[in-house]
Amino acid sequence: MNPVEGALVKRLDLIAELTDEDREALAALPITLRSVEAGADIVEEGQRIRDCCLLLSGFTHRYRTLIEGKRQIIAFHVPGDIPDLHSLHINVMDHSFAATVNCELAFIPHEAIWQLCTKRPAVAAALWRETLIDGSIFREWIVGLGRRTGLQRTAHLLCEMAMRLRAMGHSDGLRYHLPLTQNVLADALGLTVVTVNRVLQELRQADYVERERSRMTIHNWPALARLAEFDGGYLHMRQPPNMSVEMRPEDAI
Amino acid sequence: MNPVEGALVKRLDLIAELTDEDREALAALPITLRSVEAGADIVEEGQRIRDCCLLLSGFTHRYRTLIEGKRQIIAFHVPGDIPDLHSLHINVMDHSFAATVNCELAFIPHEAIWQLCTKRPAVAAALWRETLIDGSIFREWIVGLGRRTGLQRTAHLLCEMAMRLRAMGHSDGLRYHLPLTQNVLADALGLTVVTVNRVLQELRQADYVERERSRMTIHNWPALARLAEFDGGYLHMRQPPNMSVEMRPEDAI
DNA sequence: CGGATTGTTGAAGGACGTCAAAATGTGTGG
DNA sequence: CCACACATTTTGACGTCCTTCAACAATCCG
Repeated sequence: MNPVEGALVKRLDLIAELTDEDREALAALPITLRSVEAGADIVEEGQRIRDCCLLLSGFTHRYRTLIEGKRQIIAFHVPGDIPDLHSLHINVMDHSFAATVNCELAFIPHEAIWQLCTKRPAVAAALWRETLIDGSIFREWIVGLGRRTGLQRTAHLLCEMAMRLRAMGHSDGLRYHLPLTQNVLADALGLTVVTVNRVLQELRQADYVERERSRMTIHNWPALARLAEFDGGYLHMRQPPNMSVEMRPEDAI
Repeated sequence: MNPVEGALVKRLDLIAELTDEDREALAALPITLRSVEAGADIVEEGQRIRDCCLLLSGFTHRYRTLIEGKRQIIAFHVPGDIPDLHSLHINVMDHSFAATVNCELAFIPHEAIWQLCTKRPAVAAALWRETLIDGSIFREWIVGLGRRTGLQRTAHLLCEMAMRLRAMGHSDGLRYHLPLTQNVLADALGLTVVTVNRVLQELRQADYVERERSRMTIHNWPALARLAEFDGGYLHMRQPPNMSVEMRPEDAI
């Protein structure tokens, strides 16, 4: 199995139970590779699309822009995610989708996925489940935007990204690469850059987290999770990583 | 076809293309009727469930409660909706689900739906699509909570409910039954009761809407939609109702 | 090295929250 | 049909979290 399909199988294994036949069928999907530059739109609002894409490397976000230029980021995606899987059944995009940093993507035609779903119901179920988990994350964001303070919201996002990245093996312990400017963070958290800046300083001064360039380190997971009232259950992983376990120094990247 | 399955078919017809065979198969689903009193929880967070339910009459909401008792409502559901369809593939609830007012519900075992999905792929697609639209509404709420003012958010919710109810035939024109206290509205809009009260007064004084008991009347749809920056596209209906058309007096209930 | 992006800081204002109480509506039992 | 309890709506005063505006420092990148 080449690394491209490997990522897809790994992702679905994380959330659903697949047989070897399912995995082989997934690996047989036709794909087209494409690189996208940081900041570029991959799909724009209103567009009708015929492929889903699998994020291989990099970081993407989905967003909507209101008049007056206000932007709200709706979701972040990490390698292994299929950011526009929903397009399989809702093919007119109601939001845009962009590369946060330079990305490698694998495009898969809807047609091929439909055929696969017919042949392998377990894969269909896994993909459906994947879109439902996407929705579950939306719900958690709604709760945060509606009822958490800026500080808690920020802490919550840092927890979520830590857990998602660690589950996919893109984090060793509590240290991970989060290539987001404060501007991008602000648009995801429903805050302004200024507030994000101050909130991050607060988290830093409490020694909950550290941030050097785009490298995030969580120094005090229990405190951060308590502050954010974070419970990873909404990510619905089959085997959630135990985030309370400190990484050993020799595992550090 | 009895009225119960009628509601289900009507709902799915709204968003997907079904054949007569699909409709018959839907009508053959085994159901259990149940009434739930206003305010009662139907499903609680953490629970594992084996049935989906179709809302026949009434109004329900889904919510999460944070420590300190802060509550955030995540979604409202109107007759014809299947509020917990996601449980089909994510059977541990990450939020609670309650009856806003007295409700009539039809429960359908997951097992029966799975079987139907295997036999009739079009139904599976329609149901999947239904869960994706649910997610689309979440995204719109995220945008609102993150980037719209309290006033805009409230206006947006009133537009959304108007369109959803009208599509299901539960509204004549721009007048509909919205049995939500200001407290409930506040928890959905991420505001406090006090603010909701003032915002509603503002909308009333501008003569955008009127509210008598739980009967909402939108007097100035264009203005309300403009204020909210409402575009119903995210509801992904096959034939969106034209809300700009005024109802004729003789159609009024 | 120099322009552009990103991060940081301060001061002032506004949207919304909190607290508390009054007014109004609603359901129930006598 | 009235009286009473209770839920809901409304109002006012005041506090605070976050925004806005504006400037400057640090960092990135060719």
